[in-house]
Amino acid sequence: MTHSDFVPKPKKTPRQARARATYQAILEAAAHILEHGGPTALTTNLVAERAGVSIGSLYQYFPSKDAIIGELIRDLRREMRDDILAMAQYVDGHPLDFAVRRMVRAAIHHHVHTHGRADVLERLEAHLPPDPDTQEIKVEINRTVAGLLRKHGVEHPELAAFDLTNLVIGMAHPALHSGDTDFETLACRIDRAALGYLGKT
Amino acid sequence: MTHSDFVPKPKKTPRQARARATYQAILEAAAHILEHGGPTALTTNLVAERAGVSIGSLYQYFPSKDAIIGELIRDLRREMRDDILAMAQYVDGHPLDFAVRRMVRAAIHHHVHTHGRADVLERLEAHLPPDPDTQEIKVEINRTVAGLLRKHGVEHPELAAFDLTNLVIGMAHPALHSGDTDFETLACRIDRAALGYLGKT
DNA sequence: GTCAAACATGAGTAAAAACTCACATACTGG
DNA sequence: CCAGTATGTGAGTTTTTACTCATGTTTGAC
Repeated sequence: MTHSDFVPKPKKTPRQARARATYQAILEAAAHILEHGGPTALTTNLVAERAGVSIGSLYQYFPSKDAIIGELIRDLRREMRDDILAMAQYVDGHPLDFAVRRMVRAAIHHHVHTHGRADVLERLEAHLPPDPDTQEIKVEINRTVAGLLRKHGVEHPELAAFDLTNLVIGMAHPALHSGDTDFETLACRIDRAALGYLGKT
Repeated sequence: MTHSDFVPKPKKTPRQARARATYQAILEAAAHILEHGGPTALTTNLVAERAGVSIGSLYQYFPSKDAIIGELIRDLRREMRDDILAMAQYVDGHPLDFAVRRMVRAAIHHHVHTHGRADVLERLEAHLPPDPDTQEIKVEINRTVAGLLRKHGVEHPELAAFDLTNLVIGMAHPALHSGDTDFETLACRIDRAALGYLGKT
């Protein structure tokens, strides 16, 4: 706790196949613990145990606990960015309302697919020093959505992309967390809000 | 570790004026630390120090750290409920779009007023065992909003109240957190989404 | 004034968890 | 096969922090 919280937390990279397996096992164990036990259950000793590696190995690749969390967040964001980029290409050329509906469903699917890992990680991210990589990915996502909106003549596309992203996440997360499993009905409700925001009844 | 985790965490009540001051000082110190240093900075020793009381006094009124957090959450929710109830009475008789606009502005005002204390506490609440009192307050809030919506012929008023609450919070929190200070413009953006959700262009 | 109950104190305890390090084992190029 | 490097180990150290308790002080009823 002396200094050097300049960047969130980078790491040391594995070179051999065995090491990559160790590295991956640690990340998977951490994700599993986060999903099931929550953030307080995430201790380095537990992660190492569940990953089937020694605590020493863990610290060979991750200089701190936060480094593990940081990497999980980066992974998640990358996944999200790829999904959104793919969907944006897919809906290219279609009308705006179709595009919005597709994007809403993609967001819901993404959340379901990650089992609410997104939820916990986003919460943790807020209490961590900002990470340039993650920030960059967020900007990419915003650029993609904004570009899509601009093509349809939406005003202030960056702001709209920001708002819409929060709108979708803000509505989807609590609903899914509260046990809602009727994804299509939920999607339709979010559609109405999103299209209303865009002035496209 | 012998404390009862039956209920989240109740407490022991002060009787004399001096004790009430101590009690309040502890809560205020905790809120201040949460706002500025985040959840990891919230340690019982620090809270006691900042409150100007001994650590022993702290544990006289709060059997655990979570008890302090729990009380802060209850306070916040009560405040929120009172604001919403008052606003619901105020907009009674007015058209739906007027009511929605008023409620949106009240929510933004509430968030600004609490300096984002709401943000942090809501995150912490998710990692805490559910508290009956807090739950009851949430139900009251939902009932109030749902009642308002029902008067205007909105279908599935409870669900709509749930969705709208999340929509407003989901859009307002990130925007305010990102430094947005143009409250009226933000409110208008949220209005569009909320009214779109309700089908009231 | 007196006395019991309420209130306050803070050094000290114990447990949990992050992180280190000296040494062992596995791989890889030559 | 061999040297050198990458990787793996886990008992042990250190730090942090929630929480206790023996003791002292204030308050209020009578």
